[in-house]
Amino acid sequence: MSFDPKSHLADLLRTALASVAPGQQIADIVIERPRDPSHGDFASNLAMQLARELKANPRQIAERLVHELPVSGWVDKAEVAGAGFINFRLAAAAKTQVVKEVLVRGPDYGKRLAASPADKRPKMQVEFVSANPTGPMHVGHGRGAAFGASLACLLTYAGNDVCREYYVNDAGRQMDILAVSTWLRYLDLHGEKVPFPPNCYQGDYVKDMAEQIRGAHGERYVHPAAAVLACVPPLNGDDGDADAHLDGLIAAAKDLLGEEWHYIHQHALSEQLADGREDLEEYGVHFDCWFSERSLFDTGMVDKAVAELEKRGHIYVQNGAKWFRSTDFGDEKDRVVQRDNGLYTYFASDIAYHANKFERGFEKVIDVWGADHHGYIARVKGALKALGHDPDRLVVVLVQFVSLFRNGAKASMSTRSGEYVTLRELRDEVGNDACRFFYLLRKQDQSLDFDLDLAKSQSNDNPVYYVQYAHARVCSVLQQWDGEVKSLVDTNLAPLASERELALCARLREFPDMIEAAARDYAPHSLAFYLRDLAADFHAWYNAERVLVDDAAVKNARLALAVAVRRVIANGLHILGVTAPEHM
RNA sequence: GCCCUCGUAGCUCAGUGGAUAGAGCUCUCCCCUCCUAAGGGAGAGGUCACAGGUUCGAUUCCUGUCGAGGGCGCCA
Repeated sequence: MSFDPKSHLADLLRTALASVAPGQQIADIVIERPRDPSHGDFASNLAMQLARELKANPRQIAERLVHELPVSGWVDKAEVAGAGFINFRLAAAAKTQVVKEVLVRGPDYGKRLAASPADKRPKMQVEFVSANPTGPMHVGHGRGAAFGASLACLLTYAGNDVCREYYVNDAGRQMDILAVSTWLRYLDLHGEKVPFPPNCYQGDYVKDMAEQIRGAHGERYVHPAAAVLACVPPLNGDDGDADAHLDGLIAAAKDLLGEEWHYIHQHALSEQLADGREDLEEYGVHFDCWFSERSLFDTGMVDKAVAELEKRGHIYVQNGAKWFRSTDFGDEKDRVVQRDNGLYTYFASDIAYHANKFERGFEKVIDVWGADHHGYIARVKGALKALGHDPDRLVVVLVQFVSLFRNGAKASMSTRSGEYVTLRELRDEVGNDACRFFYLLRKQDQSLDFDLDLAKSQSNDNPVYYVQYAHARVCSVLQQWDGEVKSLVDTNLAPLASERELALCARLREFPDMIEAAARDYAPHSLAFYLRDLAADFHAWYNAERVLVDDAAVKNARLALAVAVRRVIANGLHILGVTAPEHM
């Protein structure tokens, strides 16, 4: 029962081509939807594509193709127009048929159908958010989360087997800084006054963790302030000293606490990780896998990756450090993988991590990174190539920054100081739905100005409500109709004949193509814009024509169309992680 | 300096190797005795930054210029 106008028209043209120019090869017959409705429902530029090879006027080729076109019940008319376009007008039944298809497939409408049972779904991975577990998620993570979650869902609809992964940076210096920050706050609670360095984590959540530890373990981890500061370089003005001071504090903490350091470290880690995870869950963002950076070290994968690079001759030693010759792979300078003190850099574990992703059998790996990481793409891809992997199987998508605007003014944010708006605060203020939708109202590679006042407003200016309202309106009509929705599948759709009704059908027909294109381009924002357009078509129709009319045939056909619109809006909002309310 | 992204209506932004480049906001006018007016209709608003090139055809692809923003650690 499924009817795909594009492939049908392409088949007709292919047959015609075989008569007009026997043996002529054409890679792909393009059928597109013209912008201008007066150009028909679908159009092909086939004649123009062939003009050069056939050495003929495109219009003449088009005339011959139209002449040889097989008769089809779905097509009312095919005509030559413009520079050589072939414009097709479909029979009304071909246009309205989509309503039935939507009703039959329901939640699966828009999902790619497997061409055959053997058609296998490519395994893909989308890694996103991956925020350091050193404090609450902020609004930047919120954008990455909204983007990544919707992208993963889109890719699933487009027929891929998608794994959502969060890379937990639980091994680096930042975690040590968080642990020592917590410990210093804890000491403070016990009257041991060690000045709290400016490059430690300032947020109140650190004090909260210190309180928890005191509550659970009393004075167990207390050491005198004098002992802590004994071997620590003093803190002066400039940055070099500040880092040395902090490193000294971390060393002192590890030394004084011994094995107990791991307790503080682990406590801070699991608290922040759990907090972030809960935040994301509430936000409707779920992960299939939480991958620990530390596990790469514990299982020897980092050693192995570096040894493999060494074996392949891509490592050299300089000033006591091991360098990866990434300039051989297009990077602008070589990069250190192991410092002279024997510690691996973040880059080293990243190499191991990405090698591991490919070893897990993903055909395509998508990394969603903050735009400030763009300098890392060349070196990571370079390392993959050096290890014998195909770097094109890694796709890095950069997500730009977010600025919050309130009353027309930019809300200031600075990271380390703890003066930033958290994702949780944003969600509390504007709600999850507006959050998710607003983040996707802009292409991901553009910086985003998030208008808090607009996101909060319950007015027709707010695009979230505009789309959700279309869904709620259909629900409201159905409630008043009080019939059996399932029965509408077999409705005769012939009464759907007005311009607005046919335009709405055409919009519903677009949905699967739009999903496919959005998945291909990693562009979930296209879906947000599509839904706005669909809602606009629906509202225009709804305003112009009543659904619940006396004529039963007309009423049922319109109900079927309304239900199909509701279905597509629901499917689309689902992919965006936005609810589809029945009442507003 | 090098690299990335961007330049489209007054504002915020979509879009495409194709025909007369779109939406929202703003402004003007209009539409509920009627399924939620959280809606709809009409109008106004453009040298797609500029210059070359590729092409049957460029706002779209390539190069350059100008302008805006961001990134460039043995940090993570």
